[in-house]
Order: sequence, then C-alpha cells, then structure tokens
Amino acid sequence: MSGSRPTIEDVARVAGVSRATASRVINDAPGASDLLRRRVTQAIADLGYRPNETARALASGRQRTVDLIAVIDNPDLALGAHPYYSRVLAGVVTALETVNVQLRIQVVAEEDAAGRIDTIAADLTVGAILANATPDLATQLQHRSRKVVSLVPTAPSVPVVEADNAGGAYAAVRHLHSLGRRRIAAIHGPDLNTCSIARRSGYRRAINAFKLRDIGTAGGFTREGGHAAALRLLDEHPDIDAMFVACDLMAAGAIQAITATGRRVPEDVSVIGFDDNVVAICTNPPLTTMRLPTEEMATAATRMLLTGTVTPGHRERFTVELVERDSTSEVG
Amino acid sequence: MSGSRPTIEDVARVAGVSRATASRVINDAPGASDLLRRRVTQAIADLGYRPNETARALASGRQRTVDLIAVIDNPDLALGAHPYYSRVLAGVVTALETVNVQLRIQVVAEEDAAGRIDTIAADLTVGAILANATPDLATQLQHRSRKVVSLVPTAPSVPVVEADNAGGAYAAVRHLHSLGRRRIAAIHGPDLNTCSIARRSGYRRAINAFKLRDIGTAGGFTREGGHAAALRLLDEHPDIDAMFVACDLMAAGAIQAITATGRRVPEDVSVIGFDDNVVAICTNPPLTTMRLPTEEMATAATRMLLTGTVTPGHRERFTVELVERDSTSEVG
DNA sequence: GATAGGCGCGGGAGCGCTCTCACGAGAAGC
DNA sequence: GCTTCTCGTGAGAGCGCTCCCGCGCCTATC
Repeated sequence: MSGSRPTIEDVARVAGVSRATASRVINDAPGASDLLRRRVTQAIADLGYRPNETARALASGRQRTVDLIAVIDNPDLALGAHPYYSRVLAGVVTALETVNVQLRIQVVAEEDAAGRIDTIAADLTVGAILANATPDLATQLQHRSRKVVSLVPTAPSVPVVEADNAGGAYAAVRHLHSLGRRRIAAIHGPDLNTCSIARRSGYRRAINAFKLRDIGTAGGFTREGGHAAALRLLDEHPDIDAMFVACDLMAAGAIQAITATGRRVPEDVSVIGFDDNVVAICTNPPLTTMRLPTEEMATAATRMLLTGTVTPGHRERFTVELVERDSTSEVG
Repeated sequence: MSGSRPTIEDVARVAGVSRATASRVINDAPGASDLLRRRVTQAIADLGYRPNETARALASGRQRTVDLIAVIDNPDLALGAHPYYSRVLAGVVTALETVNVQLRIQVVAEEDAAGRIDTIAADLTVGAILANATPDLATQLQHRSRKVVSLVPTAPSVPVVEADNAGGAYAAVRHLHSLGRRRIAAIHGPDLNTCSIARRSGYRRAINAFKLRDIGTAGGFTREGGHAAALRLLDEHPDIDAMFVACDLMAAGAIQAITATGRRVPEDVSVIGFDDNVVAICTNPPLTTMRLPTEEMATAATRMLLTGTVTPGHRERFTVELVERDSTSEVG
C-alpha cells in the first residue's frame, strides 16, 4: 500500500498463499501446484515485485556476486593506463549478461594484497576471478574455501584459464622467419611476470629451432620501456631486421623509436607485438600482433565459476593467434 | 567455537556486553563508555571478527556499495575496446580505496537500458555513477530516489561532473592557430553525443573567432571512422594544414591516413586529439591532445556520492588542458 | 476399512545485524 | 530528601528472505 517496495509478504497476501509458497514460485522450486504458481506469478506482475537480493543473500548464506580481483603490480600499468583490465572486464560482463549475478570489483596493489586478504575474502560469493594475481594471494584465497579461477598461472592447485603464451611467441618468431627475417631481436617483459617468462621461453625455443641469434632486452611492459629497449637494440645491433615485442604497448614505443632512427617499419625493421588490444590498431603503421583471447578467457573463467565446474588444479589453455597488419613484411 | 565466522553475538559474549553495545563500538557510535569500548575492541581482535556486510545492509536498509553504470551506445566502443571506461573505473577505485565501500559494475547496452531500469535500480546503495548515460536513464534512476551523478551532461536536474569540452576544443584550435596553422579541419564525433556536440561547438566558436574556414566531417569516435574521415578531408581539401580530431582513437586513424597519402605529421598536417588516453602515447608520432581529467572527474563524482553532497541540478566542471607531444608543430 | 506413503502447503525459526525504547544509576536542582 | 535530567546499557523487535518440519489431504496397498 505504501510507497515502499513490495516484499514477498505482499506477494503472498495478494496471491492468497503463504510466504513459503511464494518463495517456491519465485525460486522455481518444486512443491507448488500450477494453480498457485499462476496466482503467485500474477501477483508478482501486479505488484512489480523484485526480490531483495540482500535479504536473499543473508537468508541463504550465499551471494549472487562474482568478484573480479585485479592485482596491480606496477602503478604505471594500473587500471586506467592498461587496456588489459578492460578486456577482462568485458569478458566477465559477457558471461554475466544472461544470469542474475552481480559483478563486484576489487582492485588491490600488489604490496597491499597480503594485508587485505580478509577484506577480499570477506563474503561468500559465487567466486572470484583473479586478474594478474600472485601465487601467494591465489592460494590464500583458495584456502579460504573460495571458488577461485586465475587468468594467469599461479600455484599448481589454483584453477587457471591461461593463454598459450609460449606457443604464441614461437608462432610470432616463426612468422617473422617465414617473411625472410633472420636478425630477430626481442623486447621482453618483466623477469618475474609469468606471462612474460612464457613468451620469452617461446621466443628462445624458436630462435634455437631456426638457428638464429638470441638478441634480447627487457622493456618492462610499458611504452617507455619499449621505446628505450628498441633504441638500445638498434644501437648495439644496427643490422636487426625484425623485433618480437612481448606486448603491444612496448611495440608502440618500439615503432616510434625505430622510425626515429630513420628506419622504416616494416621494410627495414618488421615489428610484431603481443596482445592485440586497442593500441595495436593505433600505432603507425598498424601493428601485426599475436592475439590474446582475453575476453574469451575471462568469459570462460566466469562461466566456470557460475556452473561450479572449478576443481583444484584445473587448467584450460587458449591458443594465441597471429593477426597480420602492416608492421611486418617480407624482406625486400 | 565452531569453524564458522564469528558474529557480533560472539563478540558481545566474549566482551561481556550486549549485542547493542558491541554494535555501537563497531560503528563508532556514541553511547558507550571507554571501558566497554576497550573490551569490545579487544574481543574483536581476539576473534578476528569482521561484520557481515550483507546482514548490515539488510538491517540498516542501505548498502555500502557504489554502482558504476556504463551505458554502451556503440558495440564497437564497448568496454574492452575503449580506454574511457577503464579510466573511469580507475578514478572510482581511487575514491573508494580508503573507505569500506564496495564497487559494483553494471554494464548495459543503450537499447536495453529502459527495460533494465528495475534491475539497475534494484538495491538501495550509496549511489550510482553514470558513465555515458542517456537523459532518459539518468532521470529515471534519479526518480527512483537514487543518488546519482553523471559524468556527462544529461538532464538539467541530474547532478553532473563534466569536462569543459567546448573550452577544450576552443583551446585546441587556438593552439593550432598559434602555431601558424590556418586551414584547420575537424573530425567530429557522433551527432547525438553530448560531449561530441560540445567539442564541435567549441571548434566552431574558435573558427569564427580566428576567421578561419569551417571544414568538418564526422568520424563516429572510432579509429576506422577517423581514418576514413581524414581521407575524405584530404581528398576534398588537399591544402589542409591541421586537423582538430574530437577523440584520440579517431586521431590515431587520422595520423595513419595522413601519412598514407604521403604527407608528414606534424610538418604538413598537424594533428591534435582529445582525451589523452593510452592511445595518445602510442600513435606515431605521439599525439598532442587535450587532456580530459577522466580519473579526477570519476574520483570527484564518487566522493560526492560518499559524502552525500549531491543535490539535484549540481554541476561541477573540470578544465581540459593541452598536452603537447609530437603531432603538432609550427608551420615551416 | 485401516495403514502406509507421497505431496502440496503453511507455520515458524532463523540468517547477522541495526535501532528504538525502556530502564536504572548517578548528577544536579529545589 | 525529593524530583528531574542525563546518559550508559541491554532487551527485543524487526530487515526480507530461505528452508526445515510437520500437518492434512489424496491415493495406493493389503
């Protein structure tokens, strides 16, 4: 009657049934006759009733919420500055579109992660998706009996939906090799980052397979780092004719550096990146890169949580595919 | 005693006080003596107690949650593809870092928005931040007695934290003019987008003030649109010596198009963008652009919600500043 | 026709917390 | 010494829902 939101009690009263029966209908639970089911459905429609999710969560002891936990390990590559997290978010949102589950975001700096475990693990939710988590955080959250899926390999017991970073890096070098490039340098990511490590090992495997020279330096996954790394490489090895760059952001910096030395991309130095995010279409020339299916991975991880099919140690691996644009070409 | 989480009842029992007193201490409410306050604090520490936020929300009728509502009006510029949303997210997270308020994300396609109002407005939260909302959605949410702040102008009654888009566009053209550029074309955004409209009006005002010719076309806020628009402009007006581009993504496409016609950026055609997101540092050459203080705006909007200082019709305007990089230069 | 089994339904006890209200003790005023 | 006021404290009633349990009816079985 009042202006406040109708409750299940109102629905029951209008339908002439008990609260329990109304609840059965609302939750599609068995034990209600078709007749009452129709009456309740009608009452819900008439009143414009929507269940109070908070009360549901309290009474049932489980929340219809998925957590996306983003661990920021480098302030320069935080949320606002890095396209990775928005792709993850997009993927999670896709999986959540059709189900009545809410999305909660928790962003935590790597150094604060340990101290904030309590807060992060506070509520009993459907589960948590870990973007870029450390093994420590991942295992601790898992031990708090939380359903957890990581998007990068952490500890062996933590379920993971990962990309074939090593295979992708190998394929990148193979592509450059197939174009006739023979002096293929690499700009790697941070030494401790698991994705970075896998990409480096894929590069090395390819270098060995094709009997090329291993020329590499680190770029820290930032544009500035990629820029500086490319200048170093060109200075020390002026005859480089291709670069494998472990992420698009660094590749953007590398292209700028290469053209600044008077060389042409792709003719003099071909560049191949890794990620295929928004940056890849914005470089000049547009970047040939290895596409990380980040959205698809995040969607898959979320679905695992929703269907409850996460088991300790579960691994799912997505392939990384070549996307050809204009930063690579055959040697003239 | 059991393995389950301690409740306020446990705290009260251990401290030898009532549940009410324990609650007072937990919520820093007045009406508890220092002695009992210490006893309760100690009990909380001993038990490792953390309040159940769900129960709190149900009992108090308000949730310690802020909603970030992202309306996607163009599938090509969705979450994963556009750096805007991640900057907003970063800004909101900053404001939420020090307070115990959770962040919930709701992403909704523009065409679904009307039908999903119920879901969006479902719970009584601290408030909602609207990224890119339509006037309809904004007013409807506001009428449901929700605290709402928009990041773009919507309806007059809806509080807004906006950027001085018109002023920024004016300043961009003024900068090009001060570099000696006199044939300054524009690539505008979508006709219906409020930001886009403001930027276009700022451009026109400047064009009139400096007695230049108004040459403009639409680019739809996408890289592809910017690319195509630049080609059209150069084809119809080959003597253009500068471009004001209403967003960085389009500017990236424009730079690619300009160099593809054999012209040099910035010497032959200077380009100035708008936004200053990650794309701006990745173009080649790096993009001179008008910095939209998106993070700061989102932080301010969130703080308004947290402090409860949102009043209908409230407007806050942030200035847009020039960031000089290498895509603009004086006429040779 | 008596007993057993199945099933639709409602009663009622909680989930963990907040918040109002009443109570009692001590301080202050006459 | 009485009333009045203040203030710390606890009892208890919810918030809106879920879910267990038990009742009563109907059908099946001998």
